[in-house]
Amino acid sequence: MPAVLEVLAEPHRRQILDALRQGEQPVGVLVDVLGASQPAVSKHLRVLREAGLVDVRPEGQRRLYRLRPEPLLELDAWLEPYRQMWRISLDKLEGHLTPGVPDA
Amino acid sequence: MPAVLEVLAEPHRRQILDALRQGEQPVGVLVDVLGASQPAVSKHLRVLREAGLVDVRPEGQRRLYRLRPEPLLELDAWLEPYRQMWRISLDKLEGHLTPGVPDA
DNA sequence: AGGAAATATGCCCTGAGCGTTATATGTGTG
DNA sequence: CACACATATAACGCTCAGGGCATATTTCCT
Repeated sequence: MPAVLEVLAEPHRRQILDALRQGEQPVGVLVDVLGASQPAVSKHLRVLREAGLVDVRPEGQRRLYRLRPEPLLELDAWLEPYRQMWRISLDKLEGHLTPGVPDA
Repeated sequence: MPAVLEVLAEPHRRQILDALRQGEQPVGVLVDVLGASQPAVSKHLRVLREAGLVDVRPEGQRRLYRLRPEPLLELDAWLEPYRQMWRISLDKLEGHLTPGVPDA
């Protein structure tokens, strides 16, 4: 389900998201930040956009990219069952003080 | 930094983690669950293990794999700055409706 | 209109990841 | 000890993602 994970697997793309936390950025700035070629960055932005992780807005001859929350919220949701597990595990540890509870 | 994301990009690996939420499982069971070949599963388990996402314990001729929380906690931590962003955004939205009410 | 700046796209090439088959390793059982 | 079961590893092939270069496209400026 989370195609987000496949998109986030790429370090450069994470760098882009990271940079966009500062707010909207034109492609040029991202190129500088990443130290990658402009076409490379544009391609990553395409992927990010198609995954819904970023949004574009034309401003003159530049295109301003900004973050979009939804996919990351989805990822957050994907993590939830695991969080519950750890929580239970931690509870068990604390419960160690109270005896007589073997684990399954 | 989160090599976790690269590991989680693989659907089969996510399936494995998913299956391990039920508790320790031997390789054979995972093979059945995934419907993949045994060597394929073993290789994925290797990757998961080297990423610290699972742990092994020999039990007779089987090897029982179980989840390990740390890498997912790391991922959770990676999400944190983004969560803050959305929280701020949401606060702004709410602030429009009911002004002057900060939440705990 | 012509030219420069900003960005996107197409094409090719390389490398890495995943799968499959065959085989090695290890571990119980008779 | 010989053999079956469970898992790991090796070797190979294939596909695809990511990078580079050249080029198309849009927009701004004069």
